[in-house]
Amino acid sequence: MKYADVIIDISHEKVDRTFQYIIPDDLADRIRVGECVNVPFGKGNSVRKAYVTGISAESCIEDSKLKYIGSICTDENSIEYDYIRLAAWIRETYGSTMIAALKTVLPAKKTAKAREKKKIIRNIAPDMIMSLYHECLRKKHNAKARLLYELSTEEILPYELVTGKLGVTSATINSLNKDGTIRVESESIYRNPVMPDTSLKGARELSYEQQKVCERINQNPGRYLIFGITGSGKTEVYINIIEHAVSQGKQCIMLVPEIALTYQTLLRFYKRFGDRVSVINSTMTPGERYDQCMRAKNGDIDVIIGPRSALFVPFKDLGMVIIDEEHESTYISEQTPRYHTRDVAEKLCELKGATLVLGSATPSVETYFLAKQGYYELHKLTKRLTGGELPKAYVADMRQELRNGNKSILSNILQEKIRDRLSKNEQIMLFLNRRGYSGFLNCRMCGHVIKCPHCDVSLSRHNDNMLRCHYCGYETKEVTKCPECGSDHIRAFRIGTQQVEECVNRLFPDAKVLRMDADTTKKKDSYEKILSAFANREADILVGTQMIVKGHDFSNVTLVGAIAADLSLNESDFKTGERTFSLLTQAIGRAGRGSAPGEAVIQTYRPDHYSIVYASKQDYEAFYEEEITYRDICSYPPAGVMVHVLVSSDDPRRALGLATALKKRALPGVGIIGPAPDGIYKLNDNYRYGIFIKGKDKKSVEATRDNMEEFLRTAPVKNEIVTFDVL
DNA sequence: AGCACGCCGACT
DNA sequence: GTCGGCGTGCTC
Repeated sequence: MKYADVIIDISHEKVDRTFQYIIPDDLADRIRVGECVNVPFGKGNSVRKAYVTGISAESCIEDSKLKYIGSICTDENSIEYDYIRLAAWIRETYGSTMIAALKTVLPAKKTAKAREKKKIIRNIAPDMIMSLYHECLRKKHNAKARLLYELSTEEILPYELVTGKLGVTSATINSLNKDGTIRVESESIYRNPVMPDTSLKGARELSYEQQKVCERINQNPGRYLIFGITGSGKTEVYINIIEHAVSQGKQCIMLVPEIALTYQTLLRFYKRFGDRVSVINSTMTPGERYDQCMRAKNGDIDVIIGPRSALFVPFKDLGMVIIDEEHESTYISEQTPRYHTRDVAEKLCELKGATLVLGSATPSVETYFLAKQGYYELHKLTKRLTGGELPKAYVADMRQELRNGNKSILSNILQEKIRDRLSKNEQIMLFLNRRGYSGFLNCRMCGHVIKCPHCDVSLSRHNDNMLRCHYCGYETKEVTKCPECGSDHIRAFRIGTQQVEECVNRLFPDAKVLRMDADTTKKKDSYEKILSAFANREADILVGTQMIVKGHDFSNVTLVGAIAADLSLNESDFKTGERTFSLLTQAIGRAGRGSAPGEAVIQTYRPDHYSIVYASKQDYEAFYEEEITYRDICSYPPAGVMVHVLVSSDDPRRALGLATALKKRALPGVGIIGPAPDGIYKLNDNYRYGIFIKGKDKKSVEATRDNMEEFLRTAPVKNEIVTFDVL
């Protein structure tokens, strides 16, 4: 092992890759991946900080061109140290490369200069600028001319605009700065992104249940799961335990799903922590986010609230990480490495000796499984703060509706209840958990869904009139008669929010209806506008997709309708039951948040499915028992370890070919399922094939995945993209 | 990011 | 012909 791959710790995309250095003999046994080293770099051999991302026995270019690593400068007390360890763990667990892992963990170095916001300021009269401009045109000093032209109308230009859009390099700016034509000024500002509200209100008193949880967590560092029903006041618990940690001189991170952070929740944090709390959100620029990291590093804040990336805000004495709505899928990264925030947070807490707190009304099966084994200490919040009961949920059997001659989207019971609420001036939410593209076949007489005989997931109908299983590749001709009851009322199920809206307008012409889905929220701020309009009672009925059931409280809503509860049941993977249960439970929980009691109607073709039965009873425990049995039988996680490998290519034959080649890289101890077309077979003109690596323990599955990644490094890949997903 | 080299205009 | 400054590209 003589050579080390190294990533230079400087801030430009052009050096955003690894460089190889020779490891001197005296450092040979100390150089490891993740180590921080000093290396001579560039023409002047200036010494720079770098991170070792890989070690190899062979060099990629001639030895004569390589330089030697200077020294090791790893500082175990530096804030970065733990985050480099974390990156190494991410690389090990989720695959990909050390560079990619480092980039997700370290705050965007690219914007390091954004700490000082540089500006270019015109230093001479505009007419002077114009004459200089013409002189430059004559001399063919194009870059200089472009800048001067802009300065003839604008006195101040942002530095990034000049170097970016105008394509003027620092060399040009320097010379103009030297001769006094322009000035370069910079100001450093770390602003607080949200203005704190100073109207302090008295703290709410904790319930007995809440108090017990807080006391336990405050006294014992560890791993916790707070399982609290909707409306049981998890936020008060979070505030209390954060307050305690902060009083001990520690800092805290609170993670929330992408869209769930409401302004009201935020206000409560500001009331407690003032300007010692800060927020990160997805609309912030990398520079603004970097500001928050600097504030954290400087010790200016104690609490940060944000989406999954906020986990990597570098605190010196991190005391606690809270993950609210732990089961949400937004906690899984969409870029490689496709890490799961819950697991990375756990590793970070282990490295930092911090407490991990997960909160949910419908914990993920994996988390609850671990909680039952005692890995997470389980605490339950079983009472609503308003003292009210959970909403009563009715199941409407849509097969029966059809037999009774009701062909509309809304069942009779839901129509009745809507009419009742409208007369009482109470509000209604109609929710459609639509997701995915390919339709499944469903019998409208008996509710039967055509499934794969091998995998117990629904088959998808493709345009060539074939039904396929996205797990094992099983295929069969489209059926025209229901194999269960013989009816020919069998067809692909498709329904959208627009149809629901039209139907409601037809049945209740006097009601005011708002619709919220991907279409109506395209414009900026429209999301907030629709929600606040509904909160101000400007409409009676809100129709929408899952985005309407997450996190927002409307005290006047007393009826929630789940239009087609089956929709999410028929996505083709093993987590559909869990997703459906959690979505329905959340939706039902939206009703009756104020003083008036709430009700919910679940419309379904499969009233006997356990997810729907237990969601309507809001019985998580019973659901979990049924679900874990199913996972156990099929060795799906958490009963086994599974990695999904997705191959995507513009040429379907190449995608399938590469997937087949990858399958052959399986090592002993794991099973491979597939290759089979993915649930979304064609996406953005790319064809997708998936295989699953299945095994008993993490080690063997990881070894196979590493072996596949190794193969990909030398494989003849053209436009194929391969992603690895730990399920 | 910083440095060197090549190119082009200006000046002797 | 040479000097000087801008623009481009490379850095193991």
